[in-house]
Parts: sequence; C-alpha cells; structure tokens
Amino acid sequence: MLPSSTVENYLKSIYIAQLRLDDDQELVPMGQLASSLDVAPGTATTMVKALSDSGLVDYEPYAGVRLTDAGAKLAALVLRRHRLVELFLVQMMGMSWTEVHDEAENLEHAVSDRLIERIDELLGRPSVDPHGDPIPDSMGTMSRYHYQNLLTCPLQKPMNVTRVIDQDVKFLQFLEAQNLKPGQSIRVETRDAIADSVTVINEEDRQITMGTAAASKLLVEPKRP
Amino acid sequence: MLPSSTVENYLKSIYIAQLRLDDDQELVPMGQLASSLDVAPGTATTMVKALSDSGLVDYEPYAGVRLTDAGAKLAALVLRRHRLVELFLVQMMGMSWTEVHDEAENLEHAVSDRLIERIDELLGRPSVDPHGDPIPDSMGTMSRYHYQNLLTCPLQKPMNVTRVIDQDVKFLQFLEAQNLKPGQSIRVETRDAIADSVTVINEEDRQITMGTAAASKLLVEPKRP
DNA sequence: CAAAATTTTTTGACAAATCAAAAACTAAAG
DNA sequence: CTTTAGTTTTTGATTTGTCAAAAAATTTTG
Repeated sequence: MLPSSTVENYLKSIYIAQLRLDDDQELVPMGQLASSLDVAPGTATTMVKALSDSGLVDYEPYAGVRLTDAGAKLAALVLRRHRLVELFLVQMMGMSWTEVHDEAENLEHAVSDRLIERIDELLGRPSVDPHGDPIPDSMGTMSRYHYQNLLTCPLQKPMNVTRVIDQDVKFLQFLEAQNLKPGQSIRVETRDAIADSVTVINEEDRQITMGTAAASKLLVEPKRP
Repeated sequence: MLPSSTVENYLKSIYIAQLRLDDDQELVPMGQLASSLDVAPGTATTMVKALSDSGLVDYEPYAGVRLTDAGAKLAALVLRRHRLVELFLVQMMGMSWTEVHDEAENLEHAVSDRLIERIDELLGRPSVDPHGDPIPDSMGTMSRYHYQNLLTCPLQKPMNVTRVIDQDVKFLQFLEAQNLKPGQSIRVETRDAIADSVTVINEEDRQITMGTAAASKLLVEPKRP
C-alpha cells in the first residue's frame, strides 16, 4: 500500500516540525501539527492514530507525535521530491524561485521514482533547492547543517545568504527585490532591540531595514572567497 | 470548485469514447465507461449522475452518457495536459515514448495551467504527442483528422506511421523494435483475411507480420517525401 | 412475443478524510 | 491545591468514491 497524498503531507509536516526540535525524542504537539496542516485538531488526532497503527509514527496521547524510522524515511523522500521539483522548475523550466513552492506542493505526490531519479541526474545531484533547503538523498538521509541567521551572526562581517526559511511569495519577492536571495553577499550593519529591527547592507551597498521576525528567516554563513 | 482527479478521469474516458463514435449525439454506454475506468457498473452510474447534476454530462438512464460543452472542454484540457506532459517527458527528459503514458496519467492532474503553458512554449506549441495523438489547444479545441490504418490503407504504397492507438508498453516496445514508430516509413505488403494477418515492410526492408487487431492500431498516411 | 441473457440501476455498506462541538485531560495561576 | 485556561480527544455527522449483490429494465433469441 503506497501512502496517500494526505498521509505524505502529515509525515512531511511532522518531519519539518521535528527538525526544529533539538532532541530527536521530543514530541510534536498535536495542535501545532493540526494548524500546520490547516485541519481541525480532532482530525489530526484521528489521522495520527491511524499512522501509529501503520507504524509510521509513535503517538503519545495528550503529549504529541514523533516519526518512527520508517515514517522519517518516507517523509524525507517526500521532501526530496518536493525540493528536487522546485529546483527543476527554476533551473530547467525558467520559473521564479518565488512561485515554485506551490507547484511543487502538488507535484511532489505525482512524480514517480523513475522521473525523480532522472531529474536528480539532469540537475547533477544537487544538495540544496532554490531556497537553500537541503535535498535528502534517495536513501532518505538529509544533511542538517546549522546556519546562523541575521539575528545571531556577527555584525559588520561579510556573509552569504544560504537559506530562506519561509515560502511566502510576497516575502520571497521582497528578498529578490532587495538583493537578498540565497547566494548573495551581505553584511549586518546594526541591530536595534528596542525598535525590533535589523539593518543589512546588500551587494549594491544599499541599506535594508527589516523586523526581527523577518531577519530570523534569513540564514547566512561567513563569506568564503 | 475545481474537479477532482476522479472527475477528470471520468470526463476524459467519456471524451475518448465519444471520439470513437461517429455522431456527436451518440451516447457512451455505462458498461463501457465502467470497464474503461476499471470500476463496478454501479459506481459509474452514481458518478455519472453526480456529473449530470454538475452540468458536465447529459445522462440518459439505461441509454448512456454524453459530455456537455462544459464537460467536453474540461476533458480536452485534461487530455491537453496529458499529451503535453508525455511529449515533454520524451523531448526534454529523455524518457522512452513507451513508458511516458503511466507517468503522464498521474501528472496530468497535478500540473498547473502556468506550468503547462511553459511546457507548451518550450516545446514550440506542438500539435501531436509521441504517439501521434493530437494535442488540444488551450481553448479545448482538438483537431480530428481521420487517418487510415494498416487494414484500410492501399497495398504496396509507401506510407508514414502517424499514430498508435494503444498505450500498452509491450506493444509499443514491439513497434519500436520493429521500426514501426510514428514518423517511420512503411508499406503494407499483403493482407490475409483467413490467417487474420497483415504483413508490412519497414524502413530497413524487413518484413513484419502481425494480427489484424494489432494492425488496426497503427494509423498511417500516404508518404510525403 | 415470451423466455433467456445482458445491461443498468438501486440498495446497503464501507473506507478515507474531514468538521463542529461536547467531553476529558493537562497545565498554569492564584 | 483548587479553579481556570488551554489543549487534546471523543463523538456523531458529512462528503467522496467505491463495491457486491439484488432488483429492474432492456435486448436478444428461439
């Protein structure tokens, strides 16, 4: 029995939520899962129980849910399809990195293993997607590097944008317009805790100020050329 | 409300069945529809009644079903997506024309209008897919040319294979191995009604004999140098 | 044309996925 | 340590798509 798109989406959501947790044994709360999937809490409970019966998750009533090894592997392969499709749409189809997420959201459930292997090959076995998110390999293994963000990185030091933790089209368009896309070089000028703001300088020496909520979604690493 | 994959598949099946009918007002029998979709007869009845309520088909109890204009347009757009995806997989992804049908069967429900427009553009607004099947335009209009087949075409006259009316992988592989793919040049040598067989000569002057059931699935047109 | 064969529809049931709202549980605050 | 606030589960219904088997209608055949 191959998993339905619904099951794939539940596993993917749990997987992504677990990535934000420090401890692998920590549980994802049901409320969070329900809201990330945009379903009623009771719906998530029912579904998670079913997933638990299938051996894809460990479920602890009133505590939360966690993927089993089998569930984590399946989830990683969904994410692999999603991210390879995103990169494919940008690289081969000339679509904008701001718009490929929604398209990939549908295609991730429809592309066969054979096609995804072909895409992987044509793209040269890439390791990250257009947003800088790592692409799991065909075994379901994903690198988990810890980048800094605009709130934690050193001030005045040249950095490269490596990853964007948000798929909102408007936000991505904002980054594109301000030359803050993954790959571009920037440096954090000032941080103002009171004003809740961060000011960065982009490649064109233009100054951009954003709130800390936005700043925390831009991941960077020290510039290395 | 955008139609579910199930609805799209029903419309597509009715559309294809209607193409085989001479008169546009003729009805597709429920039994045929059910078997082409691989569902029980009662299931088809239930679904067709729902489609009728949505104004996508005209349904006459105990007689059969026929698409309305709205239904026909939707069906043609599904077919358009299917065939553009097939051609895309062959031309851009380097997949074999024998294997793309199943892949397209899933992708046809997942690709957005935006992506299909991009594919159409990249392929140069093609008019036929890898099997020679015509591709409806974005308005849902499809050319309906009537080819001859190996049973009806003149003997000894050079012809071009233009279309194959069968998606069975084994059959397509057979055609490929025997140099009988769309685009290739052939000529019908003999027909034997008693033996139920047809003998053709391929581009390499090799002789291939097949049954009339197979021969009727190969459509041809007079060779034009 | 009546009996038999075939096709189609109806009926009752089921699985997957969902919701709203009531009930139960846990955690936080006084 | 009890009351309150917040979360989670349960319950009962609903929608979509399906099947098997009974019933009805149609078509074929003798």
